[in-house]
Amino acid sequence: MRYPSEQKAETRRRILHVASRELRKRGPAHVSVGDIMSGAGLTHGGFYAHFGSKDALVGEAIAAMFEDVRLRTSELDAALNRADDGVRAALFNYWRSYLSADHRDRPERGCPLPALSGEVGRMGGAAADALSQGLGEMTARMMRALERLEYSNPDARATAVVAQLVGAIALARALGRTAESDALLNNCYEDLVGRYGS
Amino acid sequence: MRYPSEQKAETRRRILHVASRELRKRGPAHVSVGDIMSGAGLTHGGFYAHFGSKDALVGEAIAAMFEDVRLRTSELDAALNRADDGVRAALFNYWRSYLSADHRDRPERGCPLPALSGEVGRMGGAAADALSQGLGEMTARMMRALERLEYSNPDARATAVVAQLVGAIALARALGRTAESDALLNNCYEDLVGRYGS
DNA sequence: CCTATAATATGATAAACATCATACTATTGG
DNA sequence: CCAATAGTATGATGTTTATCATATTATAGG
Repeated sequence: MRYPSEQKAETRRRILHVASRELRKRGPAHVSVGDIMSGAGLTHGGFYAHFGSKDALVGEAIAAMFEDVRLRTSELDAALNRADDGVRAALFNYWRSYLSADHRDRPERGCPLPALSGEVGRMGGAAADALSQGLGEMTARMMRALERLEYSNPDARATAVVAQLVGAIALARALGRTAESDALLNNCYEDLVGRYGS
Repeated sequence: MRYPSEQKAETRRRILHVASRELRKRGPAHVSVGDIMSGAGLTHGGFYAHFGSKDALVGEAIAAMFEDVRLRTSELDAALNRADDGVRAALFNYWRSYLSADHRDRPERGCPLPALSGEVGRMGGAAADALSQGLGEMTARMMRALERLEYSNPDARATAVVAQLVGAIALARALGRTAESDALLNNCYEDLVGRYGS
């Protein structure tokens, strides 16, 4: 127990933080271990003192991404835990920020699902497990909101809403920063509001 | 004009065909030029007699994928060009097949959008152009169907439906061949039918 | 048949990569 | 202040990759 200075744990967190951003932004296949380590101010070799493999890192990083993003669902979570009727407004706010140009343009800060579901579907392993869990939690949150609003079939509805949100951001990113892309996001938001407006 | 035997053009088509399947199945980053060429029964070197670069191939291959997939929208297209009221049934059939486990499990034969929008969003270039065009056509087809069914805001509705379809397959692939994945697809189909049932 | 050339193959090059073995450095308990 | 060791760096290895230069093969016109 020579180094109780917490140094390794902090370095490990730093690597995970860099990885969680870089993986969302550029995709697992285009981010090298060396990229991540130098992003954390280190050199490549020390990596294997912290993680068993690149794939293991990706799995842990995905879990970290959902943690990171959870901060931005706090308004909705708070509304779900209150008895008043602020749920609809909180839900709309969440949808609006999810379907924003900012979310489209900053994948490194955004939801892992549109950024990574394609690649992770092919990778399997820990990455797929982490993504599945995050998807389950997001769907459950959406379902609770729809239950609170007393809609029928909240499960099917929640699943469909999540699919629409994720698909919209994935497609908007493929279109780039264009007018069509802005319109796609607005259309998807309007459609949701049309379906779930008061 | 020594080789008028159409041989080069046929080889080129063969390369494109292999590429269109392999790229959807494994993703552009995990398919090498050598893989594609040997899949076409050739060796790697001759590739550059047919395409200027791997990226150029990806762009052309995406266009080929949409061609490939168009065959499976023929029922809907036919209904749109008839005056009778078979549009809703054709639309539902299309949705059902899009949201099928078979589509999830065979990306190499399926829609390019869930398979490639993640990667292509990062690549830009010809690939992004091809994907954007295909997305526009798919959305337009959906919009015509919704117009025929006399829904308001067919543009926003069509965009939202496409996002939901694409997101559902992308997420279902991330979940793999599991019960949750099957449920996700069914939920998304039920939701659509609930919204657009007669 | 033979030769010019189109189509494909072979081989080379240089870069990028994950991973591992080993070396160095900084810290802390004695 | 010193030695044991935790944390990090350096350097190497073997593989894979896109791309290019050159060689080989096959065909068609004379």
